[in-house]
Amino acid sequence: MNLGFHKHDHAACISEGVARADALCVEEGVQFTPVRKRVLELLLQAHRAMGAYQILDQLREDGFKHQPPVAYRALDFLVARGFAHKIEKLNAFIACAHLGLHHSPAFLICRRCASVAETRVDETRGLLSDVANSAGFVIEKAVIEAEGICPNCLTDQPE
Amino acid sequence: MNLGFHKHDHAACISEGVARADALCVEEGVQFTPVRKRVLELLLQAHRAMGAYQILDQLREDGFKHQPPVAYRALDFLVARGFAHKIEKLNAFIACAHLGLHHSPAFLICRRCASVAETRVDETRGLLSDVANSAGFVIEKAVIEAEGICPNCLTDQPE
DNA sequence: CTTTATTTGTTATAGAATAACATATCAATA
DNA sequence: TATTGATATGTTATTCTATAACAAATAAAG
Repeated sequence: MNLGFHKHDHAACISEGVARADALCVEEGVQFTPVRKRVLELLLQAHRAMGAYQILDQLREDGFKHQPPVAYRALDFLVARGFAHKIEKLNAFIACAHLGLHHSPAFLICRRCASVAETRVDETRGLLSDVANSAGFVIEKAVIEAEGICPNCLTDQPE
Repeated sequence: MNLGFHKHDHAACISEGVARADALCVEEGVQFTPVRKRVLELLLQAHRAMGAYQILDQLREDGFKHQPPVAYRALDFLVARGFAHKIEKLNAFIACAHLGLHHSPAFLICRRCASVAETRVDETRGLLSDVANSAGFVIEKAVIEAEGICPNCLTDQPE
């Protein structure tokens, strides 16, 4: 599975992501407004987790309004529709790598270069579900975030 | 597995927890100072996740100093030794339910009553590891937090 | 003892997120 | 096309979470 650590056509992955989100918004009859679109672009471009205030800084440079709620509202919108995810461990946000697919995401966070890879973990979630089921707990959403060292940082240099 | 949702001898689980932590500190030659012990007691008593500032309020009532670093230092100490865990999703802390055992914790968080159950998830972590391994990513620590409805809230009342 | 390491006290600040309410824009339909 | 209800934006202020930095006190080791 390509987890995003390797080279790829990044310009394409930005435009494709925006196009997919656009189509999904039309389908669902919700507004993909300029600020929402721009925030998704920023996240796709960065290809790593960004804090809300980093995003805010970029919005300012782009001439958007830049009070905190501007960023948080756009992010809430993107997260609610699965276009972006929040990385709880980092208090940061990242564009969804499987845009349009219903999935349960898990993340691999490199503590050296701060890159974040998204993978699907239905199996993992299933096992956790087994534990929960036997206790009578109903899981609605799972946060799965692993920290460590990505392959690039592992080979690039010793720690 | 008892996940802590059911009735139990809570007074005993507090004193046992403190006693175990105490013994471990002696073993490791670190100081289990009054404020550290008190914070662990508070967490064991609460039996749910507490924010640093909630803890701070309690410390104030107990006559401890109550600037933020007081709570954060105690919490850092407890977390570093595995006596407590941070719940990233809640920005809150909880006493370890398996004190003294090296383990990879996972949490079941009830969004209705805010109770948090801790379980071990070596298997789950193993599966995530498989995905990571095939990508060449080395996992050092995993955050696994499931949100949903606990058995008590499920039976007590409809939503 | 006395030196070194660890812990605590304190002030100030940084970083993350939301409440609340006014204004504007969109979308359906009378 | 007016009207109205819903959705989105603008703005101020505030709350919650967390840490930097440095001084003072206490404990542990030689």
